[in-house]
Amino acid sequence: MNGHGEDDGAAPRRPQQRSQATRDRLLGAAVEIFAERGFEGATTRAIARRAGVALAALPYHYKTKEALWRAAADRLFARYRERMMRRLRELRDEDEVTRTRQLLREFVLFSAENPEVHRFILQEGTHRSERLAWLVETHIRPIFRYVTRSVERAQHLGFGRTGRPEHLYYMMFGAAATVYSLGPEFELLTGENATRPDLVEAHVESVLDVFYGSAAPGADAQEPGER
Amino acid sequence: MNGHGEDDGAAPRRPQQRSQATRDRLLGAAVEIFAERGFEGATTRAIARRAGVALAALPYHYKTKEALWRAAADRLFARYRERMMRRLRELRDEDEVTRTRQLLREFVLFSAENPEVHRFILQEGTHRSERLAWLVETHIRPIFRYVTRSVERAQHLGFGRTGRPEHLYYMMFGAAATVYSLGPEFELLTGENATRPDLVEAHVESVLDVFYGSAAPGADAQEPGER
DNA sequence: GTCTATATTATGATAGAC
DNA sequence: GTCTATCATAATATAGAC
Repeated sequence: MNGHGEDDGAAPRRPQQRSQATRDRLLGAAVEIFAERGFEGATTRAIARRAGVALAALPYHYKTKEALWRAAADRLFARYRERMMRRLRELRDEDEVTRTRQLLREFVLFSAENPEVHRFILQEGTHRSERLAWLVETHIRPIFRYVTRSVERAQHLGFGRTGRPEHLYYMMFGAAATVYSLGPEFELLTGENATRPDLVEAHVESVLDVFYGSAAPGADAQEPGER
Repeated sequence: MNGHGEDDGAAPRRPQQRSQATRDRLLGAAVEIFAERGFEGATTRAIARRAGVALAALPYHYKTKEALWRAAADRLFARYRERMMRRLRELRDEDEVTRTRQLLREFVLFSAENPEVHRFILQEGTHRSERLAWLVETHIRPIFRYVTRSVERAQHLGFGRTGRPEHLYYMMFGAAATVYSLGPEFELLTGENATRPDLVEAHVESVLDVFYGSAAPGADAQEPGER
């Protein structure tokens, strides 16, 4: 992994590997706690505690709280890109309607499995800050551009709802992800976990119905609830 | 206002009135800052500063930070209830379809004018806490119950999209409010203020189109984007 | 009722032993 | 690299003058 090609079977791990493991645990804890509490609400103590490492490990590996926050953002959005790019490659031979529907489906599944992404954005997007500007230019704008262009193509080709692409972007993200961002609230309200597989599947269907009509692509079925 | 019936024209304000004004300013500042930063991220100093009062005025009027948070929640949801109840009374003679559409429209307008409500919910709903439990039982559940029943009626009457009512609840809130919760992000992405009147009107139309079809009730127009 | 001053605890970051 | 101990600052809350 580090280019030395050495075997590390039962031998004690070398320092670099211990270090990497600690960094990973810190980053995982940081992602969760920044997403739940926001930058100011998150404390370095809480992050170190959830990671199971000493407080001093944090400034050693990431220098400052802000550097850790950026590393957490990078990890979250890398996960998002990787997932959506992979699905896009799988769909390269499908027609535009199928591809668009399946990408929205994948986004719902991803949001159910990774509620931290939407939470992380919600924490920073509510007020102006240097951090928000960095987040928008570094990670959000490429997604925004891709999605709004995809919406424009869908409208041009005659499927998808009417409206400004930038509004449909926020509507799709909000409709797809809010139930998972607010998972604890959903559980208090309904007694169910929103990520239960059959509920996720039902949510996917509902989101697809709302934004593209429930009919499978190519099948000219009536939309059941429409008059 | 306090039952004494005294005139307070040009005379210096009596203590109760000064007190009330200070409480109001504190509460207004608390609503904004709790919504932006969450409970832990908000500091009593920031609230006192934005309200323009001394730090000590806060524990004097609200005893603890938590008491102030609850008072802020009460004010926010009272504003919501008042607005929606008023609209509901205005719509009492309309048919169910019109009433449902107009209520969703009113909710979008309210969310544009009061982004703090959705932000406040988003801050607490991402992790379990005593505060979340209180918020759900005190303020959110009545709204959830009303909206999900309204969705069920709409489905029964044959308008509105398919899907579980609890999912459609989150989809409607997310689709209607996220663009305003993330107003600062929207502005960085588009250069426009999401609350500009013509943009709000466009968003209303788009939300109505997505959840109920864009046709006005009674007019059997085609949905433009559907095949 | 509102202020300044302050007690007490919690936070981000550092020092130095191992 | 990781830990315990600690510093300097900022937090919530209180005391007491006016």
